[in-house]
Amino acid sequence: MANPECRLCGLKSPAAELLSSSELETLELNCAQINFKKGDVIFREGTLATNIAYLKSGLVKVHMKGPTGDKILRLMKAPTYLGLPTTFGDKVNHYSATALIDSHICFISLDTFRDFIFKNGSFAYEIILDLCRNELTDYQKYANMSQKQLPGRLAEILLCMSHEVYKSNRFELPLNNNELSDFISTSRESVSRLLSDFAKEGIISINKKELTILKEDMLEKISLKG
DNA sequence: GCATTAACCACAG
DNA sequence: CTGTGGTTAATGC
Repeated sequence: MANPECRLCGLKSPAAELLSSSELETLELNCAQINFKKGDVIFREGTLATNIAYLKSGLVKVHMKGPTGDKILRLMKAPTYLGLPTTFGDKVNHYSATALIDSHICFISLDTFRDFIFKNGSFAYEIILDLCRNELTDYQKYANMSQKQLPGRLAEILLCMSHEVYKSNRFELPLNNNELSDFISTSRESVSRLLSDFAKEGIISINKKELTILKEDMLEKISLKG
């Protein structure tokens, strides 16, 4: 929408920080910033992967269809690239990205992005670094999630949101019960019961969507023991 | 057997 | 969309 000013952008990715000023001019000519509202789909599984999506501000869920329902793979908080693997790895998106809050996305032409990788080694290295770190944390998460029981899984993502996303013990839950269940592979009923159990035990408190972690040590314990 | 865990269904607010 | 109760199946003492 708006004409992006990549050169002046204060929210450049670590990789984009390493672009020369002429490369930034090229970027500016080949990208567009689009603003998404809560709930808007940024790109959809099964559709053509046409552009690189850079999440400049906001929060996004990355999710894909499973045999029985939707599965949330991870949350992505700004600033970060969204879906590099699905954009480079295939012509068709293997998963979807949906805004959880109002978000600003810069879509970058695939050719331009590819050109930067070919010609600017530092840029390419930053991208690889990002991909590698993501793979490490994802593998860690899969190992944890597949072996913990329900309370452990819920405790883990609550702690994750608190530590990694909001950096606070009190935050607005970005997901409803159904989405939480998509995230930790359970039913919405179990999420509902478990949250009220946690609240009953004084581990958390919930006001509408605002969640406060009261006993972080307890939550850690539950998360660890699974 | 008996307890625990968690899914599925139905229904209410 | 959320919370709850009943039921059922699987798993583990």
